[in-house]
Amino acid sequence: MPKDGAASPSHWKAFASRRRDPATKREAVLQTAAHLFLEKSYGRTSLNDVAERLNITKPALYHYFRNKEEILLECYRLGTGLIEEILNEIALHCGTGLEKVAAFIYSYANVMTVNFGRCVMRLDEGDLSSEAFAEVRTYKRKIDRRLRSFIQEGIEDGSITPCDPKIAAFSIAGAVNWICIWYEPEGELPAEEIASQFARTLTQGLARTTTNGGEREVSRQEPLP
Amino acid sequence: MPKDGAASPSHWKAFASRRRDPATKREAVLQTAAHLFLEKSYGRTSLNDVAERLNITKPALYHYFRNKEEILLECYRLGTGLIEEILNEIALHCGTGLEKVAAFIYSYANVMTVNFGRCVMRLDEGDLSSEAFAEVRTYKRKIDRRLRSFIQEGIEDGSITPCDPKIAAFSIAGAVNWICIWYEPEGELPAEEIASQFARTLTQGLARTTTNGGEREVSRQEPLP
Amino acid sequence: MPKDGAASPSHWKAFASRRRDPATKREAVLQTAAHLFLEKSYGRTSLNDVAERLNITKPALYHYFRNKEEILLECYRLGTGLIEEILNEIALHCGTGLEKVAAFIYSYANVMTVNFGRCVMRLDEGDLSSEAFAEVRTYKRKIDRRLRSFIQEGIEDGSITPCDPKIAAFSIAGAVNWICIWYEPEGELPAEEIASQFARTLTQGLARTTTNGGEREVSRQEPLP
Amino acid sequence: MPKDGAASPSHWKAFASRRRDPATKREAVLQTAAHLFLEKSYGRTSLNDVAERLNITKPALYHYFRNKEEILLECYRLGTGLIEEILNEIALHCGTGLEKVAAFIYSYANVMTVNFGRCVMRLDEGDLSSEAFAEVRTYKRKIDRRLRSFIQEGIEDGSITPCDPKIAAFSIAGAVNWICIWYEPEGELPAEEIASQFARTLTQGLARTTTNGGEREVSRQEPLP
DNA sequence: CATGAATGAGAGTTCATTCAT
DNA sequence: TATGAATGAACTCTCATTCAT
Repeated sequence: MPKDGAASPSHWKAFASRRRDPATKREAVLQTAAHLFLEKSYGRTSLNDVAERLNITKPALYHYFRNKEEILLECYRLGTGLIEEILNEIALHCGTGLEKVAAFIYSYANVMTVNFGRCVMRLDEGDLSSEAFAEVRTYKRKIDRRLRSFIQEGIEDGSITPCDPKIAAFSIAGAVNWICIWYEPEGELPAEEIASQFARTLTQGLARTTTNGGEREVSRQEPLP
Repeated sequence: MPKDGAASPSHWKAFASRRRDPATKREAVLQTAAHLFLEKSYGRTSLNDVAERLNITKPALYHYFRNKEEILLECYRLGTGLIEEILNEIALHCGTGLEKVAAFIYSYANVMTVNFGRCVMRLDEGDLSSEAFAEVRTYKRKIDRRLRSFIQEGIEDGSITPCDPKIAAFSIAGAVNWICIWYEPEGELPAEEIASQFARTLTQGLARTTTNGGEREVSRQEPLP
Repeated sequence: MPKDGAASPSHWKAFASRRRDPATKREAVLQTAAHLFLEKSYGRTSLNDVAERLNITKPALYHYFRNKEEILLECYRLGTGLIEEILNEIALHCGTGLEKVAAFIYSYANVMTVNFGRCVMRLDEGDLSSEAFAEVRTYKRKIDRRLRSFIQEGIEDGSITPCDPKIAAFSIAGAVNWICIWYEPEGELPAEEIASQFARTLTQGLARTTTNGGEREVSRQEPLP
Repeated sequence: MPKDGAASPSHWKAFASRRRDPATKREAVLQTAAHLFLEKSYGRTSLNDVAERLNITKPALYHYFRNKEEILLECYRLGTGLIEEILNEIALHCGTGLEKVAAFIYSYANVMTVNFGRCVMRLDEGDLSSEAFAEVRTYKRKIDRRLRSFIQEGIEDGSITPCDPKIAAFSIAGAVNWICIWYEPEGELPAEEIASQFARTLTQGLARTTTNGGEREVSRQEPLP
């Protein structure tokens, strides 16, 4: 999981020299923007704010992005990219539905502690143009569908207590998404601690318990190697 | 649970006659504002938008509120008021910790489907002045503390599996809070259906299973009288 | 022919009192804008320039117009309105085609000395949105068609020498349109003097005719090898 | 009459090779600029637009011109150069005043169909610095004076009907200048067709003359009461 | 009471122009 | 020589807020 720069206010260094990898600069802009968007919201973040932090001037940003919204959209895209990765990984996982759900929660929770990941769920979609809005929505629907299919799988393979997959998915996704609201990169709770606890807490609600000689036994899984 | 006007675009009627309870008018403003804030976000909702929908003029709003932010703050207060009520009710509940948690989820989820309730968790606190911000934060912390105490209670009375109450509370609160994001007043899922399913899904993760002659038995509760 | 305010820099008086006929103010804005557009071109005229001259602030203009372009478009419309009037008058005229053409030149030339009239032909259509552009173009085509029809009439009734009506119309319209370029409201040439001389020159031509045994004979020349 | 590149979007070829006559490149810039200025106006043409079309970068333009305005001024100069030529040719012409006027119209109309020529009359002088403005104005005045002198000559030698040479010149010049507005290089009307028809129409007038006992009698009309 | 009018501050965006390589 | 990068100034437009009626 890439660490991003909540802690490093030094993205402006990317602009220290005139000749420098433009891709690096572009990314520095995005890191800074994402940081500010999360801190103050997109609407209250002016391009001046972004530029100031990078020690450049406002119009310089237009070398890397066509307009403010493109910056926003790129944040979304980087974030959804991270989620895409974990979804693909999990799909390859062999395991019960419940295991997949747990793996999903674990990985997804981790993404929700990374700035770009947080952007996806925290920023206001209403700030996107209708086109970009559609793109993002499509993506989110995809995530939702995947989660539901994992749950469905689990119900079918008996690892998950029968329930309405739609509402169950809302419940799980909500719990994990909300991380992006309260998580503080500098806070005391380590991301992986959160992730593994969430995976456990949320799946145990789904798990069908099997009695095994008086001992409670829930189909347990370690969400990650 | 009071129904509010997602479906009734008729708040302007409160302003139809000159002689009318000013308190009614004030509330009509709030209903409309809350509706728009949820629809377009606070930042993108201009006072003109609010006034227009009420068939009054912009400066008229200043008779009822000192400024835009006060409208926002009042929305928060009405919302937290709703939550306050349910918290008090639950506190009076006699029952295990788990039962209280389930009751909390059920009631709280219902609030999250009501405009003012949604405002509390959906709107951006960054739009509040630092003073109002503090007020709201204090309130939110209070909610969180209550939920944690219910969980703690449950752990102590044996109705809840031992866990970190902080993270468990985040998980539950997140799942329920997120309702305010995806819930559509006109949608097909009825609020109470959501509420009860959430209560079940989320608590079963916490519930300690007791074996009772080979039959799985989770301490079940009906969240509502 | 209405006189407009090239000479009267006092349109700001319309804004002297807060309560005043909004229509008057709107017109004052247009007069001032038209004046500046002709003086400095639309592009180089900032809304500040307009506002300053009216002793108001820039955003005040937005009470009367949605945006800068609407101001421009209104100038066009007032101008085309003036032309419309004269076209209708002439159509009612009984007379030969030649007489109609002459009447057209006379009246049209007069319009070209009035600010709003000048706007129609002097300002750059490229500054209009494509919609407004279409509107204006439609209008201009209409004028052109009328003039051609007058010429055609004249050819048919024998009052005009057979020629290509299209090119003849271009020639006449050009001569008259160009007035909007060089005419100075404060200059020494009175508008009506220009108008009547144009009507004569363009209909009769420069050439002095010499009679040669009943055959019309104009001193002909081949303009260039 | 030099043909210029309305039809040939290939001026960038001049920049294809590094080693190439700088003068050629300079001219390529001017051709392209003139084309764009006519198409979109000077104000709406950015140096980027020019550079892009030439497949070079914006700062490269500064090797050939000190600033944007110099490009504009050069367009004017090339255009006035074309006019200068024809004026000189005509001055050498032996012939009556009327013949000179006709020759002027013919040649001048042709220039008005060439990009640089069109620039002279179509572009907005207000975009020039006051110095350049003065230069161009001086030039235009010269053209006007010449035309007037031709007319005066004609009046004196009897080839032209007595009239106010000033207004007559305005009338003729206007008609011809306006060509630069409506002429389309790709259009169906060939430049020389326009030129010769203009020469005839403007010198002879529209009115069909009727001979009446040796006295010239044109169907006279008073254009408007 | 209520309103139309007006304002000041600030936003995003564009562009000619100049560095620095 | 030629260029990518950067800037500063300017402009349009929006909006919460306050007069003045």
